[in-house]
Amino acid sequence: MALIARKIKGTEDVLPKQSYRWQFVENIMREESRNYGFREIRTPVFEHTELFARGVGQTTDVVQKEMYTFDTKGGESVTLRPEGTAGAARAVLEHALENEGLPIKASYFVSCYRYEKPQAGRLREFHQFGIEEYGTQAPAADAEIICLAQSVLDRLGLSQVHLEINSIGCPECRAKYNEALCEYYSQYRDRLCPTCLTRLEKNPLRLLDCKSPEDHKLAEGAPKITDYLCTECETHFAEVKKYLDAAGVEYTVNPYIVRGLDYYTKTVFEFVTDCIGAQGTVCGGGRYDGLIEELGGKHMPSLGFAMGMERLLMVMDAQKIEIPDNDKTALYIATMGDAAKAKAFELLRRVREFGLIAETDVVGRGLRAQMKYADKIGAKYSMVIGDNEIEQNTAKVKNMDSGEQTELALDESFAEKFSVLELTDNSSFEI
RNA sequence: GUGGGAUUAGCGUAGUUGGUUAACGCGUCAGUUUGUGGCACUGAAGACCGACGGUUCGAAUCCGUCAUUCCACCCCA
Repeated sequence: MALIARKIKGTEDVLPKQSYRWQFVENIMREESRNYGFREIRTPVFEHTELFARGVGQTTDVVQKEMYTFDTKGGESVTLRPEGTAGAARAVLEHALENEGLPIKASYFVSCYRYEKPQAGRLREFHQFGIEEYGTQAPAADAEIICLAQSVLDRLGLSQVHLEINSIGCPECRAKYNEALCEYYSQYRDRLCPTCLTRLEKNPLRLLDCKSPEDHKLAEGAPKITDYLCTECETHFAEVKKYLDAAGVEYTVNPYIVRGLDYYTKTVFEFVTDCIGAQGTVCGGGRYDGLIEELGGKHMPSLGFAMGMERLLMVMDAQKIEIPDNDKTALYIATMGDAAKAKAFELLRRVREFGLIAETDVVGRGLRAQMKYADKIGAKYSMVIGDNEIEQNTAKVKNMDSGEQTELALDESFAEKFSVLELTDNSSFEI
């Protein structure tokens, strides 16, 4: 295939036949976040490189090796967003949204870019739905966003997705914990796998979720973060769990969850499934109390989560969850002759004013071929108009499932009468 | 970035000791005597066999490199 007819590695097209699936999921997210009082924020796809370096963290893989960074003609370094949180935080700061009252509750849909090796559930361009809540340190906020995530997943009809939560503490308790962890693992230095040896130096927390069986055993005996939390972090975590219990949200505490972005503090959580392969985290989030300060603002404890659109769609696919396709044509008008075609245009406009999908031939096919087409696109009704119909000013509307025909006058009342017919037939199906 | 599998028309496949015009199903388009779809029938379009190089008289079939994709690691949504 010629280069220009090939998409870039790690990108996906959403074709017209598939887009209703995305819209279904997006609509649920929009509705549900609205119900929780969140409003949408839209930020640019690219930002100053420095924003991500500071916000996401210099030491993270995302910043060190996965960003799409380039210089503009003006000589400044910009980066395609690798995630949605930093940009939203920047906008909140820049527009001083705290003056509108706290907390600030925002939701977003973004495309993100990471230069990684693609595999199932991991693309170079991917899409996220996310929630951010700024200016609250109360555990109720943690519980609120987790509940929201759960509500969205429930409404999508997903099963076998479970919530795991943990607290990684504030910078103070985490420092103490890191020390304890290093001490513990140093005894077993000779038994660790090579990658874990480097983790011991660079990011001890990551030692905990190593998949090699040997190291996994070691992790079981390792000190747990939950034993090192300071009083404040501990009570915070307890309160979060209390609210989740009250809301009936099920979870397991997993002391081994660690998130790879530097900005996280205290509560972290993931919704995980094993039905789409290795990339099973469908939603991830937590608190980032230090982020706004890191970006030059004042102390503003905040939190949020992001869901991976592609992964969610994969789960729905794997679980064979039916997504209603509401984009089926209600009325297809087949025409014979110029006068009929003109009449069709007149009628179609009116029918569409009733919010119904209505089409006619725009290819120039014969009658039989027009009918075949109407059948192929799954039109609910068809109607043929030619000279006879125009002369008598009536035509037969045909139900494509039953073959039943109903005569309707082709005057001003047509659209309304058709919409009533369509409506009553549809509701009788549901009974 | 590391390791392993795959790659034949839009989709799913056949082609397995290298040998004339690469086959089939679905789909697409057009017809089946001219005013009606789903079935059936007829016909057509559509593939330089992922790309490039090599071995050979001759390669979709053998070898190499690259690309894409999938799986795992890594990382994360």
